[in-house]
Amino acid sequence: MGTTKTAAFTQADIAAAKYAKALAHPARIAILRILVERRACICGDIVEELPLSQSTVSQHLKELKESGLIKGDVEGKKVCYCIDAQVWQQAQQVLGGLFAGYLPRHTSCC
Amino acid sequence: MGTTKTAAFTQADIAAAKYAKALAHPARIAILRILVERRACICGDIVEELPLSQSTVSQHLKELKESGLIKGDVEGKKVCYCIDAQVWQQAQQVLGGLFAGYLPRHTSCC
DNA sequence: AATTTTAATCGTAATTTTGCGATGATAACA
DNA sequence: TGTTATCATCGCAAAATTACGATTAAAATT
Repeated sequence: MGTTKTAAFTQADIAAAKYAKALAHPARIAILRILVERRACICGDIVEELPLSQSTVSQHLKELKESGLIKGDVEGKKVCYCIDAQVWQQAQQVLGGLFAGYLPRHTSCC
Repeated sequence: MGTTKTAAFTQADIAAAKYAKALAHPARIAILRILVERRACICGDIVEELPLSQSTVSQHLKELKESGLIKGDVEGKKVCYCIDAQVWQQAQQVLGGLFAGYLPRHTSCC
């Protein structure tokens, strides 16, 4: 059906999946790396660094904005994007917590 | 076009996106949580815990297996799934590294 | 040997994602 | 005011994702 049965899962799982989905494309990872490194960045500069058209980059930025991970600030003609520290930390905890939950041992079934 | 321009990005970004994509659905998060908690689990038990059909769960398991995060061990009639410790740690580092790269400060553009 | 159990795969349908060019909207500039 | 620059949105096409029932394959049971 293509419709994800989101409602049937826990809030924690839905949140984790939401953040993971925002990261689930190399272009969006690349954008986030730029913002992490530069602290903030004009939209146009991001477009120049990526091998994608302006409209496609704009779409990826929109998805990242909708996940909450980044914010966009209109500065006259340009738009400055940056990481939302609060949401970033939240995503880090949600996903980090999942990974941290697994403690490797020598006894394993497979 | 629907085709992701994967080839145009760095290996690190592709790897990060690949692991994130594996986590990008509540059902797969739920499966991983079960495996983290139980250390290993029979396929049938996972199907029972999720609000999805057997074939759908099987598909999610396949995706997780293709990402490398889990392994499946055939045990007679049943199949035992568990986390692949090596790949798990790799994903933890790749995604954790991205998050750790951002150090929040008071000076922010937006 | 026939049946049952377990899980993968196939076929199908609806939806979402990815990507781009074209078009719009808004602000800055001449 | 007309033009240019910057970025979002629209419309479209191709492909991928999500979901399920039905079928298949293989092992275990009877």
